[in-house]
Amino acid sequence: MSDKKERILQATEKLLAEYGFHGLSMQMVAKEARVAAGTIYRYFEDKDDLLYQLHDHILGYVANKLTANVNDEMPIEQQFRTMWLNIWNMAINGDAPLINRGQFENLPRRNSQEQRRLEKTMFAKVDTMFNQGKADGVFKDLDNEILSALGLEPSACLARKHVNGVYAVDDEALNATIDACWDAIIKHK
Amino acid sequence: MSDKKERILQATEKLLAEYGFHGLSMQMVAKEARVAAGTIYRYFEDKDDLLYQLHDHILGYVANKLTANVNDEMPIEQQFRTMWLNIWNMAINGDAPLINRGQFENLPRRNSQEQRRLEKTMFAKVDTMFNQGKADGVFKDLDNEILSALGLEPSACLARKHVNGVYAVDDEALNATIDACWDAIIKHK
Amino acid sequence: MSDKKERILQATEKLLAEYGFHGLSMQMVAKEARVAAGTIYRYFEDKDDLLYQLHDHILGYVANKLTANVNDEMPIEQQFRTMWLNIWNMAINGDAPLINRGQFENLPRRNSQEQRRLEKTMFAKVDTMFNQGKADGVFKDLDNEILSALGLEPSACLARKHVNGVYAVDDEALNATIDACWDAIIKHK
Amino acid sequence: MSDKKERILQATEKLLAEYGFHGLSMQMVAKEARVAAGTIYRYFEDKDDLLYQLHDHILGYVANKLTANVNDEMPIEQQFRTMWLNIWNMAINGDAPLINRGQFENLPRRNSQEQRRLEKTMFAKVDTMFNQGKADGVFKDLDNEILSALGLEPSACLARKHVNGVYAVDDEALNATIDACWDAIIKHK
DNA sequence: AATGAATGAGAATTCATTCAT
DNA sequence: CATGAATGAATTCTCATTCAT
Repeated sequence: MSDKKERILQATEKLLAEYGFHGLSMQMVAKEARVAAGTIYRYFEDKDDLLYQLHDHILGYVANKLTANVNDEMPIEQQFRTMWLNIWNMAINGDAPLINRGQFENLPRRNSQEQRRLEKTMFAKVDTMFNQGKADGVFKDLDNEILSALGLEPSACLARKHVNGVYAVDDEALNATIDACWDAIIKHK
Repeated sequence: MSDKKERILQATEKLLAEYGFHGLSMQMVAKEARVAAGTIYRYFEDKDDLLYQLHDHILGYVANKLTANVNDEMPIEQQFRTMWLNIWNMAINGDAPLINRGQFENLPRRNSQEQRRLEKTMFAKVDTMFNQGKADGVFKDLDNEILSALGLEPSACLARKHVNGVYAVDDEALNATIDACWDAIIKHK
Repeated sequence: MSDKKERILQATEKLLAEYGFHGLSMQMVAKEARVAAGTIYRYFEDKDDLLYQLHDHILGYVANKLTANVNDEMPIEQQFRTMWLNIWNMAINGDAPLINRGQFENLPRRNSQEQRRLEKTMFAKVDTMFNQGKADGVFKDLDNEILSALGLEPSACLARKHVNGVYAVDDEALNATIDACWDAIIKHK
Repeated sequence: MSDKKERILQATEKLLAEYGFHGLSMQMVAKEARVAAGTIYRYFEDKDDLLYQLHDHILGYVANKLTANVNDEMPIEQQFRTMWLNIWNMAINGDAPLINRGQFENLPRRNSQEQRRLEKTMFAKVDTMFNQGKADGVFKDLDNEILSALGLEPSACLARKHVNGVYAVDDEALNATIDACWDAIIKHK
């Protein structure tokens, strides 16, 4: 991807995370990316297109990070814990600053093929894991959307609170929390 | 509260839910609330103040709804299920449309006393429930913030998916999901 | 019509006549009309609408001037000469500066009812005159559009040259020219 | 003239005729002429210069067409009718599309020598014809500018209406119109 | 000579806020 | 108190022009 296009996307993400939508002007993006205002329009139709493409860009990044170091040879629980921590670490490190802020969901979306493809990619391994867990009789017989809300969502939610300074989580609590998420999705006789 | 002020707040909430921040102009709020543009400024300092006050207004509403039909005489599990369903129903009914959209968290906040007070009120009964559950040895020994992320957050998360049409939840699955949340927060010997 | 709207239309006409389309910015119109830029948009949808409305406005003015002091009781030749001179004087006096410049025809048009109505009004008396002249056996048996091109168009054409300083016409030549236009449209045995 | 320069001029004329001044950007000219944007600036100072040169270019073309098949050996009336039809045909055929649209007169002009020379050339034969007609006692004793407005202008005016679809002229009417123009400029006993 | 990416000044338009009525 | 016309700064986007390759 062109150096300038990449810089523009990164500048946009940074400004959005820092100032929110209200504070996002094309002039500021241009300044932050060290390009002229008009240059943005060589790479993006208009402001909406910039935000659409940013959405896809972040989604791709997250899809990649989420399933890092996960493969379906690993025991299910290890797969689960790895993903849980991948989400946590991504949020804590500020890798994808928009995710923390809950502003990512508010990016305007289009139903582009690219996005569909990325979303499929993103959840492929997650789906595989949940399906495998259910086949093994370890997980509750619930749809993957629900298992995801029970098991992984709290990671993002808690990381958000942690990063925002609302509430600090220490390592011991973190492990206990992962265990609790595991409790939520597994069958208890 | 003055009739006009109330109308302005409701108009703002409706427009925000429908069109998002991008489409919220003071002129539109005035029109929707059937007042003159200048009138808004008799009740609100400026646009930011309107959004701050809307935040507090919604928070108060939600705090109220969340703990409806809950009292600490009830068995813990019943308290928990009631709150869980209060959240779910509020979201499903579109009572507080901003909550569904995840736009509530993006309202600008100030650290007003009013807000702190409301937040305390909001979580007082929730805190009481969690504390009681821990004292009884039923709940895991985790901070209330974590218990909340494990037990109640999935309700809001799932309701969001449901309302957005991403994923439909039937009654049976709903009950199983509440059970799973309960599994997340209770001790398993 | 609102004082401000009238001022905006006049400012637009003046600037167009003076600087052409190239030099017509909304800021300049606002300045010339002594209103704020935003005020223009209370009276006109956008720039195109301003030009559309200007077209109608001028057309109404011209329709009125063209047939001033003409009624169908007058001898045909007097009606014709009056109209011819109405065109000439309007152009010479700079009453409708856009007409001189040939820029009027280049105003963007819409097919509004108002415009159709005005155009009908404009040519009603002209049509009546030509029809009467043909009925009397004085005029050639040609369509009114052609009679207009032969008899009245040269007035506008010459006035344009006169005003632009390309060529000066004195009173004697003027009368001879009207006679020549008359020659163009009447039958010669 | 360089192939590229010619292509640029033609592209400009086409785009002007099709979209008007509003839609004429250097990028579009470049694209239409199949050259790079920067290349235009090797042949033309700037956008104004491009339009100046286009004016001269068209004027030269028109000057040439106007007096095609005309020489001062021919009878006056035949010279006149030939020129009249040259104008008519040029307009009808869309040879010089800007002329029809009345946009030609709105091209920015400079008082260049080249232009003066071309205008002289253009009217040399016309002047000769009018002078000869007056010397023969056939034409009215009016300045050539006036004779031109009376005799030739209606050709352009009518062709414009014809091309714009406002009014259709058939062959019979066309001949009658030329006769009427002749009536306008000749002496009647 | 030719290219076309990059520039940045300038244009149209919006909208929070004010203030005379 | 309430109004809503008016304001003008700020925003998005365009496009003539330049210049490194």
